[in-house]
Amino acid sequence: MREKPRASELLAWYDRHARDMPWRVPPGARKAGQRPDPYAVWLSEVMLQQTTVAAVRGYFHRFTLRWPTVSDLAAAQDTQVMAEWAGLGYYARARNLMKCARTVVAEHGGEFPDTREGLQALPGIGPYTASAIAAIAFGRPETVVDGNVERVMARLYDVATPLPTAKKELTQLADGITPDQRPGDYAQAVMDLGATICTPRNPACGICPWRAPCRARAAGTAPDLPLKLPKKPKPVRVGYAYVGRRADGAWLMERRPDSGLLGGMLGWPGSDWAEIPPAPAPPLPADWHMLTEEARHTFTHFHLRLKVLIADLPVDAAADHGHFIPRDEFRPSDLPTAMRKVFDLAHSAFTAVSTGPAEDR
DNA sequence: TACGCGTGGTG
DNA sequence: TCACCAAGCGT
Repeated sequence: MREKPRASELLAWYDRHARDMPWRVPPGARKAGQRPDPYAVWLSEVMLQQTTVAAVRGYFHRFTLRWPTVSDLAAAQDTQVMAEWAGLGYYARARNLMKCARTVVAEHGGEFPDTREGLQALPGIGPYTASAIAAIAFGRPETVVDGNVERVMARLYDVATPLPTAKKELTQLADGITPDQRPGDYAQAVMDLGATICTPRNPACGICPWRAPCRARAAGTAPDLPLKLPKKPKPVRVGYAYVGRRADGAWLMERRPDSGLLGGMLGWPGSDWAEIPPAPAPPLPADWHMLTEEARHTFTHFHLRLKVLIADLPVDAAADHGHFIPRDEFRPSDLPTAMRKVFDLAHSAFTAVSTGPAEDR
């Protein structure tokens, strides 16, 4: 083992192994003076919060194609943005995305602030994202601390304190390595190291550019770090979802309240979701038919089992809650995944009926 | 400080 | 099948 890890060692590795991403300026082009579009950096960083690169790529492509600038996004309709975000999860990010875009346009002339402090004052931009944008888009020497950095630092310095207690200590350790030169490339280099070499499981210590100064590698503790406090078990909640299809093909749906779980997203009418089975809650009287199979979905803090009921509704059906989405405006991809699973089951059941034996039609 | 907040990949 | 995990933020 050798003394202290140096940023230069990681930057040299990044020059050879940087991953190619649509929101990135590669290290060669960055040295030639090219800077990434702050809008693209912001959008990608928000999408990447607690989300994998693989999941983000397609969404980033569609968003930038549809809304090429922050002004375009600020002018978009809420429902369009929520529909485009559907499936990516953590929907408060999409609501804050619109708030942030509109603030940048209304209060900053359509240009993102170029300091960490200015950025962190915007909706949906916390300590990590503010530092990341400041470093990557504006070349500020800010220390970026995300899950990758925490893991890499915990291993480099063999920190046995469990997260989240260790966060402050790991931040200080990271701050001691952050360079004044190429802070943006350095931030992305640590992410790439954490994603490809210093991975949560089975780290590839043998080919790590920081293998020499890594204390956990010397101690043999790298695969076990960072330690984390045990998590609470997830309870099972149950509920009812009602998929009503009108004779003209329109679907009865609800826009969920703007805050809370799946806030602002489309959903099927139904009961509460609770550990003690709630009462059925049909949105209108009809010949509801319960499917044999339940829709199962796991959220951050509970497992959900939804009993799905379907019904054919007359063209003049009227519901107290919700509204009908015309057949040609309904896209399953606009729904959050839990609701799309419900639709998939219902759609199969509707299809099975309509293609069944002739005497059933 | 602790919790609420999604989803898809992985071993 | 299932727990764990991924570029956190807001309250």
